[in-house]
Amino acid sequence: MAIKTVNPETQRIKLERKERAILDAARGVFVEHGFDGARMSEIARRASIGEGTIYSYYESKAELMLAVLQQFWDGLTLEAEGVMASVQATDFFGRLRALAQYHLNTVILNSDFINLTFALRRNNSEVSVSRDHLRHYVAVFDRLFLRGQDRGELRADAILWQARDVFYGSLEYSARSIEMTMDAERSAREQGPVVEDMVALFRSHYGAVQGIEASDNATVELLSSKFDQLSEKFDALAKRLS
Amino acid sequence: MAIKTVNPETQRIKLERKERAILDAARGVFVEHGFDGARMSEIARRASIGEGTIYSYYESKAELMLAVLQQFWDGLTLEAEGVMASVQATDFFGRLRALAQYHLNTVILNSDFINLTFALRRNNSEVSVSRDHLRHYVAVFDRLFLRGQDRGELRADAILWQARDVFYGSLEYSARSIEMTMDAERSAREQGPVVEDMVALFRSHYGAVQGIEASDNATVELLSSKFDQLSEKFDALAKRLS
DNA sequence: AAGGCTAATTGAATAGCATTCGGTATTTTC
DNA sequence: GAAAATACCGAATGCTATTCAATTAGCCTT
Repeated sequence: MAIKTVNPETQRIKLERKERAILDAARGVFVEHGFDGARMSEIARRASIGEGTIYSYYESKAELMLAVLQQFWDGLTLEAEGVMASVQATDFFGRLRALAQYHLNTVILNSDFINLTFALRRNNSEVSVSRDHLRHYVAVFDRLFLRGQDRGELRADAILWQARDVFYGSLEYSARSIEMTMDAERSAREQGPVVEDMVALFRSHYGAVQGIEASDNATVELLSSKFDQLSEKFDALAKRLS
Repeated sequence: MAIKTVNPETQRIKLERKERAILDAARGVFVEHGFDGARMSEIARRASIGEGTIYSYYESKAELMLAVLQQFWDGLTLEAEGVMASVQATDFFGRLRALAQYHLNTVILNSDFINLTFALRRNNSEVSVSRDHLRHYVAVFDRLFLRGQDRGELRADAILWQARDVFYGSLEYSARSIEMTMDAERSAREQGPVVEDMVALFRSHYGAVQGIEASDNATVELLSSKFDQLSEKFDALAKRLS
């Protein structure tokens, strides 16, 4: 009969709603003003909450930032997985192109967050985006790469983590170059070449060698020795004829 | 006769010495505690100077940091140029290896400064390491690359800035991976493979195509079979003659 | 070499901000 | 329905970069 049991869900839901409100407010303020420029008071105001209350949800400004960043990276991971799930191409290089396109564009659009992710790592060595979040994100590439190797599209002796560093490192640096030297409009145009170069790079450096490599030195030497044999026979015959 | 002209050099030199003292103190404190962790008071103390005095040399903490960073990058540029001047190899890939080795090692050893360089860019958009300083540093690569193209070691249609992004981007990202996952000792060992992979990458993707690729499998096999046919005819002839 | 002018130096005072904390309101429990 | 527990508040705290009024040192003129 105790229907009056005050639903404990209610409270939990309310707390979760409030936590989300804080996170949303924080994201906005951090994006607008950067980490140092962000005022806890403004975050509190936007979340319609007292300043002190934030601290019962998050230990410190840095940890709040961390939560925002982790949410951000989780979102990216989901999106990247979505891209991989919906891309038409079935071959490695086609899929790589899609991933590169997505990543480059994302990095350019969210450079603030990307920078902050690695900027945080410095002071508060205690507080930094957990490796797992980043690992989880780059795992999208890892799966693609391993599948490429299984299908024989990539060299079997290519080292996954080196390729990964090349992929993400180059794209991130390109993003910095692009946004440093160009306006938004031109930047969109310049993304194409960068992506294509990356695909071509993987094709030529990590791609499984096509027939060509079979014709390596060994083959040529084989031919050469046949030449020599033939030549000897010829000499022998010539001598006999004379 | 006015020998008593008190040398005006004296004063200027004294000021410069003091400026250097501040810069040195600041570098030390920033390295030890990071930007936010650094106390202006400690910098002043280490430079044997009043707190207020710093501000007649540098507008703000951020600008002081900036000066430290610029000094740092200028040093790197000089060192990189030194490496290029003293390396034995004359071919592009040998010299690239030397540069990659130097850069990777440097980035790992000075990750604090590298991070801070790009971290500063965020808040104080007013205060960031001038593009010219970075440009000046990467120009070492640019010169090497252009020379490689002139000498015909690199594809003529390779795009300089894309190659540059790949080079510095990959190495920087690798450095992060290495120092994130490994202790100092193992990290030193892991640098070799990364450098070699980078050189190999440039060879296969940006390197000028060698003659070999003309001889694909089909051609070689065709030649080979013709040889065998000829050889059989020869044997037949020889048998008939005997 | 004395005095005056300018520039450099100082550290106590200011102001801005993250974080804390004592008290109040709200929810849960019995 | 009241006691206990939990969440909330915002004024007070503490820590810093930065400013500024006062002081000192350097330099020039006479």
